[in-house]
Amino acid sequence: MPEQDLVYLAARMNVQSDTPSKKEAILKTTLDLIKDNGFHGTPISLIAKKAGVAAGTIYHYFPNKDAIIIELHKVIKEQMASAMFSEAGTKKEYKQQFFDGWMNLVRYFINNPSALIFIQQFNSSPFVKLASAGDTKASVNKFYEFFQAGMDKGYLKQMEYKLIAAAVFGCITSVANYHVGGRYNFKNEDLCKVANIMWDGIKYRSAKV
Amino acid sequence: MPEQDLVYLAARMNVQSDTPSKKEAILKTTLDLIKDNGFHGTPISLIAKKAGVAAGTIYHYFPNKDAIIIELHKVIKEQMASAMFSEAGTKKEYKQQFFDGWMNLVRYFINNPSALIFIQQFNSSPFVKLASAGDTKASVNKFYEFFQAGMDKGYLKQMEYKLIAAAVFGCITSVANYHVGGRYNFKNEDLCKVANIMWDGIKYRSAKV
Amino acid sequence: MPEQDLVYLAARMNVQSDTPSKKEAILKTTLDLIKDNGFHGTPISLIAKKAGVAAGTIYHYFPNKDAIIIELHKVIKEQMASAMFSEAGTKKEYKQQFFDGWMNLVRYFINNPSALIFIQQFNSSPFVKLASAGDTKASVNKFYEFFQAGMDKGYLKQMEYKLIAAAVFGCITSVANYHVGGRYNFKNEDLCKVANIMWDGIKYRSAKV
Amino acid sequence: MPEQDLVYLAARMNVQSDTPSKKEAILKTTLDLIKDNGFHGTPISLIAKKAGVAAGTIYHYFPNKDAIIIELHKVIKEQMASAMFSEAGTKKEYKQQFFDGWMNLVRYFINNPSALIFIQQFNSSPFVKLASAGDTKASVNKFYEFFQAGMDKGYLKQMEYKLIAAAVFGCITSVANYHVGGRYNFKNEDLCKVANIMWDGIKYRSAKV
DNA sequence: AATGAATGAGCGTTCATTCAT
DNA sequence: TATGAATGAACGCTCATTCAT
Repeated sequence: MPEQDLVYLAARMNVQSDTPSKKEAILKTTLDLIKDNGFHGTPISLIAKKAGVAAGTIYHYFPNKDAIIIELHKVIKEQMASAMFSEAGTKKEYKQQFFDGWMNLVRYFINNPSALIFIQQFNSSPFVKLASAGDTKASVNKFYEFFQAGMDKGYLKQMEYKLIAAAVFGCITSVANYHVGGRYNFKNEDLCKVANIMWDGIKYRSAKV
Repeated sequence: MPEQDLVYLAARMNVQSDTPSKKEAILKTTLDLIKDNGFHGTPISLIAKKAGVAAGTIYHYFPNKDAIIIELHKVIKEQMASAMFSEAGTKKEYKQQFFDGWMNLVRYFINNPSALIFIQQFNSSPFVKLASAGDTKASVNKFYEFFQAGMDKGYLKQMEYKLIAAAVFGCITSVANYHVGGRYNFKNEDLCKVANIMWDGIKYRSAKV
Repeated sequence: MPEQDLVYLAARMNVQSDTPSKKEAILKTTLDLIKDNGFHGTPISLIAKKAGVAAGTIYHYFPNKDAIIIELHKVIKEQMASAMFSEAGTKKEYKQQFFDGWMNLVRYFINNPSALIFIQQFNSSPFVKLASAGDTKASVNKFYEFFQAGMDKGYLKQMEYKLIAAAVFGCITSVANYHVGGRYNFKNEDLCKVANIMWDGIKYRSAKV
Repeated sequence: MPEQDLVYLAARMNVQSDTPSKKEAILKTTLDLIKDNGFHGTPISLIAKKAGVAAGTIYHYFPNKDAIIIELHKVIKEQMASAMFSEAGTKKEYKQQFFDGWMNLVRYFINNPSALIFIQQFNSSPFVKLASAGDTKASVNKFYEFFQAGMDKGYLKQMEYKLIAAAVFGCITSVANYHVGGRYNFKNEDLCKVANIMWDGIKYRSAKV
């Protein structure tokens, strides 16, 4: 079910209509094109053509090309948080929460390769500076809070939570990237193994739990 | 000594002269500019100006702009391998080799932020397709061989070596990126902690070694 | 009372309503915007926004953008004639009529800088060709008749009346422009001095009245 | 001999070559096109075509379109000063200097209608603000000095010299404009008559010389 | 080998105008 | 009447690449 989440989410952005709005079409098209061609290989004229709108129309919904990127970033970040913590409400063991979150996020990336590639391009482009200051603190915090809570409750090794976050997040995207890029076709149990690696690495005492 | 390695390596590429050749100047300049402006924010004219050559001259050394990127990628990949396994000749314990390699690579990235940013941009750009086929098998293999050997000798958990490679490499770049991007200023002991996480995660039995 | 005249005149264009009609609002807004931004710095979308109407509405009142310009030109030309000869009915000496007309027109421009700037832009733009043929003969004639009458009655030097008209009109706009453009802040007596220059220049015999 | 002066002047800008340089061709072409189409009716693409260069080439000589306008303005201002005071070195009576300067400038405009139209468009466009601060003080001063000197020596009526300057300059351009615009075909003696008007207007005592 | 003027396709963006509502 | 979303031609400008010198 590739890219399902994105379509679903996008559809919810416009409550009144069943047909996807122009704005959604533009966002979705841009994301797809970026996957294949990169930011700069994706001219407005191409977005317009593939989205079935006139080039000028894009400028009714976005002040400029960068704004499309920024908005895409925001949407995807929210989807990532949404995917990771989808069952967070249920009272599960911490370890289970970690495994579920891990697998959810990897699966999100594998099902939405455009999102993975976008996020990685974004994070290694001059855009990061524009966006990091801004809008997605909420979703980022959720991520950090989870690890902080794990340390506070004694499940995880004590350390700066950013260290764990960097390690875990880098690991997830890297694995997903191997898969998406076709370098290796990870099966579900493979993904579990990597989750195990990370859990064994970060849990409080190597011998227990 | 930031960016030292690159200069050094570059210098060795041209055996005959003590002064850096034009080709080296072009490569070095391009790398620096990409750090600040990204691939597409780095026009040939700017490279020419900063490198002190005419735009046309660049086309004596490279058939087109993409070729500069491809070559830079090759050079940096070699440097990374070189950095990781610099003391590999000495007979050390496997665990020590892992820690040394880990720290060496992180330090390489922290000392050569341009290289880190370049590699990440490269890996999330349409260029990957052009390059992965080609030239860097040797250095990549070294990386893989190390993990395969670890599994064969019983130091590491048994699994597809690409899984470990993806996890470890993704983790390293992510941590280095946090540091380089200024999101967190990791001290040496912080980096050790992350190495520990990974080692605890991948070693054969959590309780031993 | 800057720009008062225009509002007043505009209001009279629509006899039925006390509130300014949409057409008037469009004309007035366009004139104001042109003062600050020039013809081509004044897009229809901006006129619409500032005039409080939809862009499409403008096309109910004018066939295209040029037509707004043409109509503005006509309105302002009429205002200029109106301003110059406002007290013409009273029987005054010819010299006094000249001075009054002169001062009236300069004051009109100083009180309606938008009109001055518009007229000058118009006269030095490709629009002149479109307009001169057309609609404003009446007001132009009044201007010419005044000078012709002055020559016929022996008050002015004999010459092609267009020469005098060009000289006097060019002089007035130039002086008003210095003032409006902020290059010099002319007092009332200054303006009188320039009127005197022109009168001394054009009167029949230098020694007499 | 239309536009002769401009060609001549332009040729002198590039001392080494007999053939007009690209830069000169761009300037000259732009001036011609502006006469017929106005600033905004003169796209870069048209300038390029008529000047026989590629559009991109224009950007080797000027940073942007505005810069062409600014430079044209500077060149024309210098030509105007040059035209007016061409025989200023010879010791002539003040009145004669005035007449000569007057006639020279009118003739310059009549022979270079593009320059006249350009100057008028420029002076009634948002460009004025950019340029008035800047570069042409020298030529402007010459103009003012001449009138100031006339007052100091008792040849002219005492008043703020800007008043006289505004009156005289406005008069000249207006007259030339009538001629160039085809509204009236002034003969040489006509132009003399207007010069006489201005002289009679500004000279110290109406009865004397 | 080295230059840098010249090219022109292609970019992001604007805006006068249309038309379904 | 009035709207404003939609259009798409046209704009100013960039930049990888070429080539005469």
